Amino acid sequence: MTTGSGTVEKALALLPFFTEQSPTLGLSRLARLSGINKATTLRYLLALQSAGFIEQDAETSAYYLGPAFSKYARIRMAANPFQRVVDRVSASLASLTNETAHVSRLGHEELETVALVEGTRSARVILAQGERLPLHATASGLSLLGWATNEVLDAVLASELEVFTEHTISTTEQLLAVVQEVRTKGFSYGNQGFELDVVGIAAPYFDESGFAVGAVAVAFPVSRSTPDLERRVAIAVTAAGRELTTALGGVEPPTFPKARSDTEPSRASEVVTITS
Amino acid sequence: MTTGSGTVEKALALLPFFTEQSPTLGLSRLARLSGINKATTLRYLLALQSAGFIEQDAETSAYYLGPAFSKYARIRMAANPFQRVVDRVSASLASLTNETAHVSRLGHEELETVALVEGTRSARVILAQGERLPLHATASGLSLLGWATNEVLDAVLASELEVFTEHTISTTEQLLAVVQEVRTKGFSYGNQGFELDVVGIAAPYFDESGFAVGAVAVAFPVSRSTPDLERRVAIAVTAAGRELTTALGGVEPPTFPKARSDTEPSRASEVVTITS
DNA sequence: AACTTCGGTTTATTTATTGAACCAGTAGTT
DNA sequence: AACTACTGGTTCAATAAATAAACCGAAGTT
Repeated sequence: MTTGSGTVEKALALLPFFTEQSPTLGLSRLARLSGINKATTLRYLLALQSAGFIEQDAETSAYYLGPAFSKYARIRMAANPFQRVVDRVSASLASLTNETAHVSRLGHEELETVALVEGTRSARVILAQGERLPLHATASGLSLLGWATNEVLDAVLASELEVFTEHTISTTEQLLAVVQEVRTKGFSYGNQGFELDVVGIAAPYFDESGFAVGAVAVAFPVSRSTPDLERRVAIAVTAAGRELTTALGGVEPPTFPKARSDTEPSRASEVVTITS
Repeated sequence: MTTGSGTVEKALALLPFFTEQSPTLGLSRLARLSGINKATTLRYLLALQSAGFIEQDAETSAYYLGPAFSKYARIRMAANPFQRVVDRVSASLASLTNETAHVSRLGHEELETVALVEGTRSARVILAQGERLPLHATASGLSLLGWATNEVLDAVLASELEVFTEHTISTTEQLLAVVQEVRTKGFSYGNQGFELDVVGIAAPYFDESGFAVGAVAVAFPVSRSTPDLERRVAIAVTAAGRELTTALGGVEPPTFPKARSDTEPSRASEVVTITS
């Protein structure tokens, strides 16, 4: 993917193998996974370690991500106020709904997680960090597709729609219908399209060109899904998306539904289910 | 210091130049600062960029830290529950005191910031991220020296005690006296030793060997310093240090002052409990 | 209009990277 | 107790990569 030919690229390519599923890795295992020679892998690890990006467990001698990430994540916020807003918005969303909040942005034809705050409930949704987050199978992706550039939409339509669950949108007809619905509503409803038992509600945010560049979502177990919760969440993520748009210096496109908080408050509850 | 001979080390050595004071840097400027050839610097930046560690402003073409740090910081928390505890503890300390909270750990003869949450007051202490944080001139460092290994203490005593302000401890006699005081109190009081107008109160936390490996501190302007605030903060940081010790699987050394819960039972428990 | 600085590119030279083989230690099997 | 299959880590000659000075065009300054 991002495999450049330079030494630095290759060294940094080790990092994506550290995921929430396997946050610690041994030398041999990492070398095998990455396909890089073991000696070279070790040199990379030592280099990363000297900069604080990798630490080694003294007992098991397994490697894991180092403290430098926290440090630079903080510094990044100074350079990029948007990240700070993202953190604040996702945190308030999570505390408001008690469910898992998630902000993502459009990467190479898939979503990249920008912020993630888990809900407080014991049965909260735990979003796997390293996962793929495809555009056609998640609430965030669908909301983004509703307002993405034609380029992005066409690319997804042209690609094979990978099926994750029995609810995953798998045909271009379905996808276009959902996208059309998203465009009228302003937010999306993702019904277990990526993972069973998980539903999500998402709204896009826009850059200055008026195209969606990311989405903010709240995910919860389907068992907790009620019209009331969904209505509240829909309103909350829409407001959050708007806040992110302004923080980004972006603008909502003219066709984006205005807030109808006063006009049709009851209608939102009708919005509950898109798929079935 | 961390300047390794390898290419990867040199590329990563660019990152520390991004600080909260100068979060964005141009190519030439960065090359000049780092002493690395401009062409090489650019190659490094591109490599870092391809991995998401650097982003470039489309308009000014200045570089700044990328989103990958946030991503890996999150993943690190999965591998290292301690970091998660650190974040929670520092956040609750800051909200409890409304002052700047700071958790650090012992690095190469100086402190490394592990978490930093600014207070909400308008005249809050803003701790410069990239700064050196010497052991002998900060509250955190002093609290750590009180319970560090002899190796660390001797190294500091043997080194030259850099003077930052008129209040900086500059002689070994002074330092030993303060260290002794820290050992009886269990926490340290840093009086403008590093920066004028800033006072701090810190407590150490310990690893399984029973030696201090870091400290947690609260810093505030000297103008706001009152006996009441200082007492509350001292109790809070001590409790926070204890929490970090247990989170780290560490133990307080036998000589470490026990909680004066016998003397002031209700107060300590009252102040401390902001959990989950 | 001369001067400086910017981001970025080119190229031959040189330097660091590479990887197969090799240790030594450990845990499980027979 | 020998055998096997792992582990983390090391060595060194072959090789492929990194390097840096000079250069370019553009954008400000004086």
